[in-house]
Amino acid sequence: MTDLLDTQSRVWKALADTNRLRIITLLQGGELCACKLLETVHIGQPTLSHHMKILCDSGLVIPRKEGKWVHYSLNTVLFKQAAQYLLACAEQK
Amino acid sequence: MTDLLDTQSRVWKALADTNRLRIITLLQGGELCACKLLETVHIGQPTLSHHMKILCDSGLVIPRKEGKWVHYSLNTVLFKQAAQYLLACAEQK
DNA sequence: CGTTTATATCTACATATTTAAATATATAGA
DNA sequence: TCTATATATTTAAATATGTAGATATAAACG
Repeated sequence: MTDLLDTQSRVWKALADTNRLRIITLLQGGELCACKLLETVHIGQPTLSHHMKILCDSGLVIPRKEGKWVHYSLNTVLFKQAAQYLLACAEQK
Repeated sequence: MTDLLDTQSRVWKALADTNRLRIITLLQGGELCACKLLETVHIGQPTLSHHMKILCDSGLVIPRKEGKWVHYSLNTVLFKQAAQYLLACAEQK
């Protein structure tokens, strides 16, 4: 019941941090591995790992493990769904 | 510089709470005063006031004072802008 | 197997957020 | 002006979140 709202708010929470917004911007260029993100976003490795978990748990980012590396990419389907919700709010009478 | 990201994350933060999502859902039906919101969302008056401040500060909700009452409505322009950002993410190559 | 490299988890701490109780402000009406 | 009503602010407490350091896991390679 409240689970639906919780799931939804997990998505907004994932977006509600400037470091994660930076990460999302980087991923807009396409799939990247954590080590590449680490080079650009100036945070520690455990902190990055923590943020990536939040992004993946929300569903906005999808991890793909390949050997030692984890490659991350944006879940465009969920981004579109979230956009649809906002557009529905914008159609308020 | 970071101000832009902060402004953006203020919008996502405003959405990242289940009580505020309930309030937004109520406002999708049109403008409502705080007392009407209080009847439906089961939180205390000071808590509602606090949430309304966060929503208004983010720009997602617009207050209109009329005598004793404050009427709140959704800022459809900002909702559309936010949706546009998400759609841009969904167009990742 | 031991070592290196990439990523995750655990722990602790600082800061932010949510909430409620008490109080303040502001407007309308008697 | 006094009172009732609608909303805001202040304060304090509980909980959540962001961060860094230490450690763990897991894969690749000598």
